Amino acid sequence: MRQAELTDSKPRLGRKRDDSRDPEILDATLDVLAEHGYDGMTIDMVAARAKAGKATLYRRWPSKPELVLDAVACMKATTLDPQSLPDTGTLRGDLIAMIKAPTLRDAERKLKVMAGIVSMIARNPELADAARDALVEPRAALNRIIFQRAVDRGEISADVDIETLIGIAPAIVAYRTLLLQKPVTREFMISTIDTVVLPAAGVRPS
Amino acid sequence: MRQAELTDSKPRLGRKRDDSRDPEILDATLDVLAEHGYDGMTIDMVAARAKAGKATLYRRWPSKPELVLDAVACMKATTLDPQSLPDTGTLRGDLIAMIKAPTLRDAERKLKVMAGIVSMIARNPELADAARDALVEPRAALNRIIFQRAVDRGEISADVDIETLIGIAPAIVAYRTLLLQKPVTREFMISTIDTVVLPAAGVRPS
DNA sequence: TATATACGGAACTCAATAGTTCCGGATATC
DNA sequence: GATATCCGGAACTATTGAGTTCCGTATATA
Repeated sequence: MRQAELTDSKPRLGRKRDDSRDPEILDATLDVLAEHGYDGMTIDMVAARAKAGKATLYRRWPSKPELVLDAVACMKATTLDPQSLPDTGTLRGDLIAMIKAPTLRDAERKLKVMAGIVSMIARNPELADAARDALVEPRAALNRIIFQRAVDRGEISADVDIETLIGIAPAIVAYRTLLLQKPVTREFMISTIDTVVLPAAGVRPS
Repeated sequence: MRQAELTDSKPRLGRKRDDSRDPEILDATLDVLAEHGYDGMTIDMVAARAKAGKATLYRRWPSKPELVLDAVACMKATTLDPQSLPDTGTLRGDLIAMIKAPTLRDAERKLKVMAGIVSMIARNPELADAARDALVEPRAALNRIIFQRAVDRGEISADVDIETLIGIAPAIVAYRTLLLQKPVTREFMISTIDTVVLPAAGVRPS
């Protein structure tokens, strides 16, 4: 991804590259990407927002597509640990505990980035993979744990297809945000969990 | 939308505009849009595919955004009549009867067009409205009828939120196609209906 | 201190494309 | 038949933006 130093081992001459600028530039890239989309984003915008020179960007990434690819891939790191997962003892409790204000904001930004690159995804397999790994999979992994716990404690049947279940809420949220352009509130999420996710999981409404 | 004749009433001089080219050009626009996305689409591509001159396009639409807007809006007309809706007597039967090969192909093209314009949707309210009216609403209208019938015949409770139900399948299909890049087969649709939509509607698995 | 590279910033090159204009030919009104 | 507008097609203009180069300055090695 990143432009490699020509020879990694040799102690090169001259001023060293300031690696702390990397995340700042990538973050600026995501901001511009979310606001303007892939084609609306220009390298000058990114440089300006990161208060960096264009030359600095091109010293680190060889092209716009690779910069974007790296920026998207690096969102993967921003994901919450499975450590911090709630464990309330019920599936509904766990699902609702996952709806936090910062989570919603984080998801909103990710969806805006997603919106900015969907049209490229169909034509750029590398970007498609990066987007899946950074935006879809981390959330799926958390949901997988929560549903598996529910199966283990016998709350839901072992026959249900967990892979189907973990995709329901993300699909509904993405559809609502990207296509319907409606806000995703905490109330909407709870309603979705109660009227769609839990019925699909075979949980009786209490 | 369309470039209006300067004065509609006066019988203008000269050769008349061949209105039969309009739908051909709009269809070419949708093809290119589906294949390359909004920014990847060039007017030359559209003209070439429609076997028309660029001047012909600009005589009819003032700009690229307006051409795209019109092309998207005109997909609305391609929708099936509510007349041709199946009426099998059960909700599950109706839902499954709606899955036809031509329907799936039609939906696939619409989703590719959607993918091509999502990034614009967030920044162009007119386009957002056109996309909703042409791509989301027609399908929602058909589903609304089917679910309302199920309520009327007492198959599902009158308490369920029909607006939520009609959005489930479209959301899952869009998510799978646009973000996961996985194919939507007839089997997948049936599975989705049985494991997500019908449970959310409160229909007991038979 | 000399050399090499990084930095932010500005100036530059070059390719692509939206939009315009003109062509030769077809088709309409007067 | 004269005039006006259409057609497809090609040539043209103007702008935008990716990528490069150079500047003066800062910071590293030798």
